[in-house]
Amino acid sequence: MKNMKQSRKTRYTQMALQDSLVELMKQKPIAKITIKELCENADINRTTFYAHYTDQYDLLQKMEEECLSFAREAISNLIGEKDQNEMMKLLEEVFEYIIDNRNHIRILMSEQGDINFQKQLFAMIYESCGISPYPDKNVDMGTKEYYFIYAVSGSVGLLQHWLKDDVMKPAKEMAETIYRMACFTQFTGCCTVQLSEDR
Amino acid sequence: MKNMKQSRKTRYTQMALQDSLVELMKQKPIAKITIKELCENADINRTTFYAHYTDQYDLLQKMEEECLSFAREAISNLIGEKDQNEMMKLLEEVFEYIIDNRNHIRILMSEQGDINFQKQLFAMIYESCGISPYPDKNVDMGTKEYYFIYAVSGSVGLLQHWLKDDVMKPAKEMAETIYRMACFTQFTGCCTVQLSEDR
DNA sequence: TATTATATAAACACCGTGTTGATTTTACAA
DNA sequence: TTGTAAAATCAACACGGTGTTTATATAATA
Repeated sequence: MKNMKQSRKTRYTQMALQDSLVELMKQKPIAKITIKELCENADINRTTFYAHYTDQYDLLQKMEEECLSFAREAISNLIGEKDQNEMMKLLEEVFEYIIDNRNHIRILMSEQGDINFQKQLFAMIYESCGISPYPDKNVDMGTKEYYFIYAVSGSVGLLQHWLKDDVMKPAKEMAETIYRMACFTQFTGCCTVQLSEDR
Repeated sequence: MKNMKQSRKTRYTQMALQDSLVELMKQKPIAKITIKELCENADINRTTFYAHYTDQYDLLQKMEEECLSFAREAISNLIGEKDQNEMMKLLEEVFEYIIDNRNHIRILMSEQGDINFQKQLFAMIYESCGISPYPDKNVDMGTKEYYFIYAVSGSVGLLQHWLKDDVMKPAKEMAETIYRMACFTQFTGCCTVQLSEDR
């Protein structure tokens, strides 16, 4: 309680800086944004900025972590779910969340956004998921991995495209499309890309 | 002929700066690279740099354009070719080219690289290719586009992954894998993503 | 050899950076 | 209300990269 109240000021400062960054990143690449203008835009003293972050990238990364932790949990839930219908529901919820937070996520996922975020996202997915080989002599392990990469890249690319739309297609439709494509890519690879929770 | 000889010095300068940038980008993100160190590393005067480029990003973009013009022609050839076997040969040649120039391309396509390059690459592919609908009531035009996006994103993502490998799989294998996956994605979408040359 | 294009050199004002120490504001508790 | 911590502000600072200028040196050609 004590700490809560004490950090009210702090939380405002951080929020102001975050919003300022998002706003500026709509206009120009982060590399061209100076700490000075970032602070002036947020109406926060430059010294205060340095009390919290080291530079623009540090601030951005803090924002990314919030988003990544949501993604981590979503993936974890998807892995645990074996029932098709339940899986679809989970997927739909994910896309609902994205719609609700589209302002921030749009920036993170856009071409303007930090490529590091997408890198982390991929790394997280690969880490969470294991590729379990399905016996088939025609396709070796390395190639199976390639099919998996293809599916993940395709899905994330589609997600980016979806976010660009001003009138975003409903979450349900996205969930169905992604689900169908990922399944078929598995089929194509003649292997089962199993989401295993035991590693 | 006259201009050729005159530009020998110039060409050396530009090459030195390009190589210097590639070398530095292996070590750190481009945003952290200063013009000063870039020039010192290349042993080129800073004033000379400004005679050719405005900043690091400008230099990088010039490099990207070379690569993009190759990609543009490759896509154009692929579109013109209807025979499956000939198409495979063309694809193989593309991957051979990438192997030969892997030092530069690796940087451009990597997470360290400029996200703008990948953006241009996607834009170029989308521009070159048209999505011709195949009559099917279940899938509307918007969704078909989504399948196409998925295929392109997947292919490019796979390309990136392939480049990361120290021991890159042979060009032929990559050509086959990509070709098969793209075909199946078309099938999945219940539509023909036709590479049409008439637009 | 004279001419032209290009690269170098030194010097410059300018601006953002990151840090310091002193001061003010804010939230809360006695 | 008042005292006390924590946090934000302010002014000032040295530092270093930026982009431009002017003069000079080097290289390629005719």
